Amino acid sequence: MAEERFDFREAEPRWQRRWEEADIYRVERDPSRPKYYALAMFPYPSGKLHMGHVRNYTIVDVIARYRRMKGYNVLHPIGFDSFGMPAENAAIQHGANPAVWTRENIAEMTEQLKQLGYSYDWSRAVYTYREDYYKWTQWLFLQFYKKGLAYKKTAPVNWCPSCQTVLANEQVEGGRCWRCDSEVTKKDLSQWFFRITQYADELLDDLKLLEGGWPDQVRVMQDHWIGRSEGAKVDFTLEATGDKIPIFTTRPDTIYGVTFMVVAPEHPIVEKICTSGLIPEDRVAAIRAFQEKMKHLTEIARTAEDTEKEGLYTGLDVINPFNGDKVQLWIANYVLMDYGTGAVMAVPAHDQRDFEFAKKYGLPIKVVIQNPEGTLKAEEMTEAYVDPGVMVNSGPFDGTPNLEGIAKVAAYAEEQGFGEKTVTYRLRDWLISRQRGWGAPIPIVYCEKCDTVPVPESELPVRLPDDLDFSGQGGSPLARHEGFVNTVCPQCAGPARRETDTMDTFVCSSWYYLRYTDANNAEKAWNQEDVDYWMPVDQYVGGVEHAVLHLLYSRFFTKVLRDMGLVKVDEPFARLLTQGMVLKDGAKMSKSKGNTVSPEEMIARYGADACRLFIMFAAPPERDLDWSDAGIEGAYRFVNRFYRMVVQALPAYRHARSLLPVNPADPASVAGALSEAEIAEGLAKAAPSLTADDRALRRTVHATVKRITADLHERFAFNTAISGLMELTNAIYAYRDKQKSEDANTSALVMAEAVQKAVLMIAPFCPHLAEELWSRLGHPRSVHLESWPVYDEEVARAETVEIVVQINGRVRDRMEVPAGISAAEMEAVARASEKVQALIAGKQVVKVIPVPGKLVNIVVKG
RNA sequence: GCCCGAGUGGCGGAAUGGCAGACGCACGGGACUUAAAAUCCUGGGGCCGCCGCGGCCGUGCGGGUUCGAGUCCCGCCUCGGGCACCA
Repeated sequence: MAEERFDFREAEPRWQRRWEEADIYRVERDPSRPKYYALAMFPYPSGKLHMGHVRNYTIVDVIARYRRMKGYNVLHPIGFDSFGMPAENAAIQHGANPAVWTRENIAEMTEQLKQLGYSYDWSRAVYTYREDYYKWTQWLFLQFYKKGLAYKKTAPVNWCPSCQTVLANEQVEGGRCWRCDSEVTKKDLSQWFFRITQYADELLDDLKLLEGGWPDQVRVMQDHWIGRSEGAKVDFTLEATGDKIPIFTTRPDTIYGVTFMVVAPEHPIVEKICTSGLIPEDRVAAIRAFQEKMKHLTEIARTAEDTEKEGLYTGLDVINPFNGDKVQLWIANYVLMDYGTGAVMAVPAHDQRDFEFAKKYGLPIKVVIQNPEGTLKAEEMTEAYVDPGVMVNSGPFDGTPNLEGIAKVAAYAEEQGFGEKTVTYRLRDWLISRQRGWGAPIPIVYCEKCDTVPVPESELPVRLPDDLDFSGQGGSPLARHEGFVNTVCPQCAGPARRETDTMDTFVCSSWYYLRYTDANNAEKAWNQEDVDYWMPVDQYVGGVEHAVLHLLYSRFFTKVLRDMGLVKVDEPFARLLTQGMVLKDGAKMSKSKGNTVSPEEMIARYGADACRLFIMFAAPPERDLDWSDAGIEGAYRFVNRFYRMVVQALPAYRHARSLLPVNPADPASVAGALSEAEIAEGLAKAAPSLTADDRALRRTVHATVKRITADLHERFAFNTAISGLMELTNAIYAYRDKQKSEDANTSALVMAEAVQKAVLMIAPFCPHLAEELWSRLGHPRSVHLESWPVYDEEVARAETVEIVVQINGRVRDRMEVPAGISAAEMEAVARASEKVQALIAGKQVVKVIPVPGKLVNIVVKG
């Protein structure tokens, strides 16, 4: 037969062109219709698409196409996160111009995205490296600055020696750079920060709003990252000078057990002690040496679990305000300056770290929480006692259960004026400065007279020069560009210098989903009606690697912008799906392992539809997917099997058409196609003459519509939706093989209904195939503008069902019964079974459990 | 160490507490063909037996709840992920 296969090489590009010419995926705000915002995390244009991209974008495309057919006004945009290191590295290594490099990669990836048949509204594409985008990134920075949410401070910050730039805490993973895996060190620098900690509580509390919509895993990771910790701040006093040294503790109930105090080597009190003259020179020298050593250690070396605790006595003592105890003040590697107050009260009896430290340096141990057995003795302890108990050796608190003591001790400190209840967070302010040239310049000018001056909004954008020197030598390329650096002060018109750092690219990606709602606005970042109509994103899909990076930053941005009145939502992404990785042979694809699968090759060999189908079928979306060459072969075969099924049904379809009156008002009807309504009507009239086979196929068709609709609507069970389509296809083939010519009329109608609904349902997965077949059926309009098929509950219901008869939970017989049968009837039928009677003969029936439509379980004894 | 998630045929995977293994891949058999490919049909968890019938075992391991457990509960094992001196 001439039409054995779907000629994807010819058909896919043809339909892509037609869709583009007809602009069928363009959307506009339309308050009269329900909206649906489907979004994939936009790609970094690193060169070509990989299978992870294909999976990500296919998931979102299927969702978008399904919702569109369901009548939603669907926003499904795409763009490129196109500032960042890889472009700059290409410039450094190959002398490429990062703008040109980026543009070329974008062109290539755009081409590939189009080949895959995604239903993007390309008119809304955003490119973060373009002036018309980063102008608004800078504008947002200025809004943050005005509100005091962007500020500059000198602090010890994370430095990646390989990337030659600083990093935010979120971008350091286990002491290593998230991008290049180099060990990160600390450096004292003056840098710009976003005050994300001001939103710590709300970012934490609002995770509750995302329950059910976001994976637990991601919410838990953000919860831990924010790391809210309730406790007390207590002022200890440096005996020699009277200086207050505040400590933070979550265990105020153990405060009578303090036997020494430890501060971070960088703690300011250490500097004060060293220059006070209160301690001998040789001790000062030792402290200095210790500080130096700590400073040059990487985060990993200093904080790794197996790193031994190390410390040094300062030579001075502090006073515990609760009992006036005088204890030694130490510095140690295990106390971190950037958590709490950088100072810790050490209670070795009840804190494992303090315990180890005390043992190593021979410091005293004092039990203040007694275990329920009352057997705890300091000299016999081999580890800290951290379980609940009763407070002892604790002055007025003796006898108090320690869990109650926590609040009581804190309250007492507050009364006495040497402490208070407080909360600390693990979350740090977001360091956004980058010493890199391929990013959005921070719109700030430094004037000798006026100090730090924001660039006026009317002067935005602060343009990135196109002649930067990307030799990789001597710091930021912007700092070396005299023409960029030297400027005039916007306030006094005197000579001034520009800020030469650019913004973290995560700033660019923290608001792109807002820009999509009004992507071409030259006057504003976005128009209010548009953002209010489209936001929030109804379904966001991307990799879990952004659990506390992009996703936390974007939540923060949304809250800040809401407080500024620029958006109305509290959360940007109502639902989040974190898709699994695409593996090959059980391992992550990588060039070095040589196990990569190129989407290009796969599309060339099997077509976009087969690729899309396989990747959606092979595993549930949140699970890792092992790429299988045999698997895509199977998907390819199914595409052709489906194609043949419909093509071979065309004569039946035309016959069905000829049986029904043409509706002159409907161009599709005139053109030879049948509308869903026409088929339904025709079948309603033909109902009395339907054979059992006809009814059985109709039942399968309608049950499949029901099932696939459920799979796609909320569950995102794409793999089972596709298996439903396969089963339907198998059923249609089986039906066709059984047909005899005498029932041609009704059978043609049944067939027409079956294939038409099947084509509609495969449309989200295989848009080209569906479009080709839809037009072959005679429909003049795109299948992607059609409505999702409906099902008739009555038709979908089975006439008879097979039930199982169990005896003591074991299947003993099966029988065919009418579908609507009652529990009592089922029980009677089951008891009547010969097999059952034989098996229960002479035994006592204890209980019978009938489950309507499913089974009957007969419990017998003896 | 702590916190998540996952363990089901040869493989990917399916199963609101109710027939375990849907669907697909790979494999076997058949049809078509001079032949092959493609296609269509068909078989199949394991073990046992009086194999066109029937029995037993079976969802990582051990217990429990239930008429009934892949699914719920308790305790383990293995793998994957996250956090990790956070006071």
